[in-house]
Amino acid sequence: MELTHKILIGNLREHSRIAAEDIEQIANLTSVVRQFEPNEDIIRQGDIPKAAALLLSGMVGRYHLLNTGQRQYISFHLTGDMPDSQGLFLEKMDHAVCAIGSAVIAFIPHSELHKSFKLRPQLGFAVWRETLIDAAIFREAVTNNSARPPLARMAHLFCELFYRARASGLTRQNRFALPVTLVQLGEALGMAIATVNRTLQQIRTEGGADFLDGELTVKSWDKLANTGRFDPLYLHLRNRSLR
Amino acid sequence: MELTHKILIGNLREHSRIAAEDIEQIANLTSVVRQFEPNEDIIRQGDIPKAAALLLSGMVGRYHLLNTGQRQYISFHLTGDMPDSQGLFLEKMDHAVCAIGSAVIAFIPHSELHKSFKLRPQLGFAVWRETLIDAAIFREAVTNNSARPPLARMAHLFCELFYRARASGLTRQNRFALPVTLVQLGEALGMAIATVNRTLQQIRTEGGADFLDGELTVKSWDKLANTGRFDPLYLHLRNRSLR
DNA sequence: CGCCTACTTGACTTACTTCAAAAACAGTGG
DNA sequence: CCACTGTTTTTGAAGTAAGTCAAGTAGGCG
Repeated sequence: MELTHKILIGNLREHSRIAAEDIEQIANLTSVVRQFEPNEDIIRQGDIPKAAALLLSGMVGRYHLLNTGQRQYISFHLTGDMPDSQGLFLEKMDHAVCAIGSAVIAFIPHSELHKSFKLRPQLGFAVWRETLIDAAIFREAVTNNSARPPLARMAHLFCELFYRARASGLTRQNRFALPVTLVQLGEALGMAIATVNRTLQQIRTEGGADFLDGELTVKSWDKLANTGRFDPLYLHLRNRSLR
Repeated sequence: MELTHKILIGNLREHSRIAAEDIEQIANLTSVVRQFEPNEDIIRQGDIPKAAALLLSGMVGRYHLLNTGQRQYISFHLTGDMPDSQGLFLEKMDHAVCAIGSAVIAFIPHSELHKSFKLRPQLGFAVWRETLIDAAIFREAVTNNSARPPLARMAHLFCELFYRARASGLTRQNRFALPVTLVQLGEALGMAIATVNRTLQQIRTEGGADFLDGELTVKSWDKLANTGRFDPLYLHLRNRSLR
């Protein structure tokens, strides 16, 4: 089985039951793989994509570009995610997707996916479910950036990313690759870079985590989850425990 | 044709082509209608809904309840919207939905919808598309609440609501019903009530809109759209012009 | 009339932004 | 191997926008 298929199946299985027939259907999908450099755009605002991106490795971010020039990151995505799945049913991109660190992407033609969804509705439902979880993550981001003070806000983002990374088997011990810059962290959390830095130090000394050299190390999950007032319900994972 | 069916079809048609067979399928759906009082919860965080809500009239809001007790509104919904469509494929509600002003809701059993989607994949795709537009609205809310200063932030929300209301034929001239309180506005935009009030006055004097007695009047669309730096791309409406 | 909720206003405080500059680090080429 | 450039991170100081607090007004309803 090809890597693309394996990763897609693995990702769908985190939230859905996938039947043998669905797997067969997935195995028929073709894809084109391409590598992207850090900071390189994968899709831009206004584009009309004809293929869906599946992240095979690395990390990507979705962002809005404001007419003031400032950038707002909406979400970050890890191996297995389909960061532009909305393109399946919405013509024009209302946001952009770029590589954070270097990323490998498989592009699967929309036409093939549409056909598969018609043949195997359950497969469509599984992908639909993924897009709904994306939406849940956006909602949480609204709340996080609007209602939580800097320390809790940053801790919450770290919790989410660690949790998702762990669910996808991307953590080694209590750490995982998080190749974002402080500027990007600020653009995601809606805070100035100076605040990002100081908050990071606070998390280091009292928040239970350490962000260093593009790696996040969770020194105390309980402390971090508590600081970020993190409740993973919104991630809708089958296995919700973490320790 | 029943009101429920008519409203559902009308709403789906804003973004999708609906075939005669799809309409037949919709006409088979049963529903239970119920009225909700202002501020009454329709679904709560943690609930496991078995039917999807379709808003027949009035306005509802989705919100998160934080363990600090504070409330964060994520989005507002108008006639025709399905504010908990995520429940179709995600078991447990990660947020709540409540009536803003009084609202009439039709509940359509998930089982019937699932069956319809299997029989008519295109119908499923149309509803899927709606959930993707919801997601786009959430993304915009992230950006709005994180990256825009109070005046632009509030103007942007007003633009969005007016635009959506107009697309659904809910505006009379340049005004429409917006039965939110200042507190709720603050809980949506992530600002303190005092700021909400002062910003509201600023919008009145220089922003091109007037919010009074549960009604929003757009005195100058150009001014308002400019103040909110509003670009309706993310609403993915067929007809994008407004004047 | 009195109660409750929603809105308004003013004064004070502070947490965060902005600005500025330095230190650390990575990559490049001599 | 070491200067040179550019980027990222760090730190400090100053300014301010928005939050908090508190009190008062207005409107709706029993």
